[in-house]
Amino acid sequence: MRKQPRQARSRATVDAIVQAGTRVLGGKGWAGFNTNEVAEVAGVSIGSLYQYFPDKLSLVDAIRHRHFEEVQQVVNAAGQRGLSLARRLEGLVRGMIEVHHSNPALHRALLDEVPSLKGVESAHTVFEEEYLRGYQAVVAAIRPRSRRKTIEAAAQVISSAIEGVIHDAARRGTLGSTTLRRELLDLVRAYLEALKEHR
Amino acid sequence: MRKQPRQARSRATVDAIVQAGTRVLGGKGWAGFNTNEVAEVAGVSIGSLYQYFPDKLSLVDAIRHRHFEEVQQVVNAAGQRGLSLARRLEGLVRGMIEVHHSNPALHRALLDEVPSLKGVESAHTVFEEEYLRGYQAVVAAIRPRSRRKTIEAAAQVISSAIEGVIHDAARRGTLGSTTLRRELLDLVRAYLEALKEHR
Amino acid sequence: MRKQPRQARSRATVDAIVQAGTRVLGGKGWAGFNTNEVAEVAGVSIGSLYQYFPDKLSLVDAIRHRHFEEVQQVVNAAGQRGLSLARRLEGLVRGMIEVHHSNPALHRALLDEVPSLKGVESAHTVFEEEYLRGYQAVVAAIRPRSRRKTIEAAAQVISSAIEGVIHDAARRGTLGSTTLRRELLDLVRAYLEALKEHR
Amino acid sequence: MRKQPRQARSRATVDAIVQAGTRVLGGKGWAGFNTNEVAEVAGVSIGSLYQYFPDKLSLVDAIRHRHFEEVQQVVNAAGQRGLSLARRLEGLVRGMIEVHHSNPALHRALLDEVPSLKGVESAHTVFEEEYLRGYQAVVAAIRPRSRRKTIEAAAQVISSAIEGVIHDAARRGTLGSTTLRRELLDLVRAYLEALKEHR
DNA sequence: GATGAATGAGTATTCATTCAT
DNA sequence: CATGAATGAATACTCATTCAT
Repeated sequence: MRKQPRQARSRATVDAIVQAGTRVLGGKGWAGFNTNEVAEVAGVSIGSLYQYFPDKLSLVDAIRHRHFEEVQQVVNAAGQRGLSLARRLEGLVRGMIEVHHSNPALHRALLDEVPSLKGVESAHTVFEEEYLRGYQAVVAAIRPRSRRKTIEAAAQVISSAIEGVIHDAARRGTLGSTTLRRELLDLVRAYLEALKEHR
Repeated sequence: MRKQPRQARSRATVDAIVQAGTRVLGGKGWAGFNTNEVAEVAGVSIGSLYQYFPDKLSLVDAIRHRHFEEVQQVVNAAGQRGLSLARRLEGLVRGMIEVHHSNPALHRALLDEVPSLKGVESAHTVFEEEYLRGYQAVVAAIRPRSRRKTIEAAAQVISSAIEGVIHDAARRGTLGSTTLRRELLDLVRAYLEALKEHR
Repeated sequence: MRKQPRQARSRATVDAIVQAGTRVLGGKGWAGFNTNEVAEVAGVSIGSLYQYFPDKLSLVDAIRHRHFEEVQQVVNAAGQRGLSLARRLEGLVRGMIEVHHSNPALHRALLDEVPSLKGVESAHTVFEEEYLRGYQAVVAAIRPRSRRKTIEAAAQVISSAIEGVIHDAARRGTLGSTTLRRELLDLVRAYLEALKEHR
Repeated sequence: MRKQPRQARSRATVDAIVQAGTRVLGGKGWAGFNTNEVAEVAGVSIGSLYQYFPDKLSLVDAIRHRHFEEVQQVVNAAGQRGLSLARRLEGLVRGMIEVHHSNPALHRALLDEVPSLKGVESAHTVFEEEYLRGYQAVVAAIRPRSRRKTIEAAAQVISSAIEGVIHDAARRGTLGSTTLRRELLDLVRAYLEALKEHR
């Protein structure tokens, strides 16, 4: 960010911009993401947008930051001890579905379409790693005896399968269906249970 | 398409354009897809491009057509009778991985980024349905007694999970790894086997 | 100026702004001269800047005022009686070099790049005339019998030649060299001595 | 340049753009140089301008190229053997005046205002060196026994003094006056004659 | 048919200036 | 008075599309 907002007024402006940006990015994708429209949707002048974000990319970076934090919370919650394994998995699936419900295309746009900021290890990568660690915790809780390699691979597969299913459901508008949730849960559970059998 | 190419030369031109477009779309995504560059990569003048494709969208539509045909073949092959179930699943997973190997970002770009042509029932949808029918055939072969609804839901989940895993692997460059293929196979197999138990 | 600063604090503010403006104008030229940056460099809010200067032009006008006064002093000193002719010339050359040393691009920027304030007879012109009178005094001291026209023309030539040489030296970073000073002195001296021969 | 114009039509376009750019740059300086206006003055769309020049700087670079070539020809002509020394000097002064007559502010704008293209040794520097070699040839012709250092310094002084005088005259609109030409000639001649006396 | 020059609406970004706090 | 948030006209540059040759 170019400038730290000091007064309450400006914090509200920054907020409005990031929210509007989130909506536009989710709605039209990266190719249709246009700073002038974001400003308009935010009810703010284009100048104000650039007062706080030096360029387009830094704005999507802020959006990414905010979105990934939400996702992370869901994943972390599922890794927490003190819940039965079944509950953890259910929480994970339910949480991921919820996170994508309000703006389903956003996640994919952030992950796949938006070019990452100059520094390779930017927010993007940092988040992905933390994110995977969350999944690994879930797997490890269920298959505590597995080797690290196995856990990592499984976390990868589960996370990407979940995202694939949710993303696809979102595209066809069935994200809210109970069937979807149950099947997704079955998919993950079946895979994790199968894990023990041969390793 | 604006014009049907009749002579061999024209067909070659159209071919070059579609191939170049495929490369550019996979390489830079929809936001970076630009007709002038496609023409240049194809070694053809921009005028020629517009001779055969009335606009940008009709060009990506042709690209989509070609790509989805390839994918469809893989799915159909897996649905064919005469192979053991294990072989079918394996063929499906291996085939999908292969299809994405040469140009991993293309599939997602076509599916998620490119706005679909005006008519809702466009090629896009048509293909998706055929595509799902292929998956349903695979599921039905393995769980012949299941109800239609169950089969449909399972096909949906499997196809989107496979795509999610492959897409993610492509992003991190592990698409060629054997581990990935085995895990993906395990995921699908475990899910399908679990199916029988409660329905 | 919009307001006369009355209290000491205000005078300090105005001072800081003019100094910052001088630095920025010299450093980046008129095209890179930007009121927000000037305020920042001055350690003052943009609002304060506009408290004292109604617009950008009035600010550069103040800068010009200050700079030309310095230059004028050098020229006047060289016109003063009581010194040998050789000393006067030397003082003139040395003084002009010194004036440009701290901020070499400033003079040209003020003279050539900055558009002059609306009124044609603006500060700009007023200063230039006084400035030339100074040079004329120097010439007249050396060639007291020459006609007014001749003196005016000679003053013009000398002043602009000196500026040209100094400006060029500044551009190539040789403004401090003794050779430069000697050659410049030779140029002026030779020209003034040649004056007597044919008029 | 981004593209080599192949057809006659496009060569005319490029020409119109460079000419318009020259006019605008001379007329409004670098701060007022604006590609949209240049295109308009050239009677060409903004798109055409960017078809041939990848950015603003490359356009001024082309302008610089063209202008400096003209200047160089004048200087070279003055260095040519076969003319009396008096004629050479006269040709030099007259030529430089002529070159600046049509667009007096251009030279200064190119030299002082326009930031040079990325490569330090760009056209800018290359030209300046060739330019100085021309002046050195003139000095050497008149003072053939002088040492190289002396010749170089003298060339520097003369070139910058001439530019200073001409630039100043242009600013006050006296560039056409005979007096100016005579005085400028006297300045140069006096300096060069004085050279022999002490070195 | 093929070419590539030309067009201009669209988009990112800057900066002089105003005004509520 | 001082602050700095907000404004929006202006400006560099892109790219889908047309059309004369």
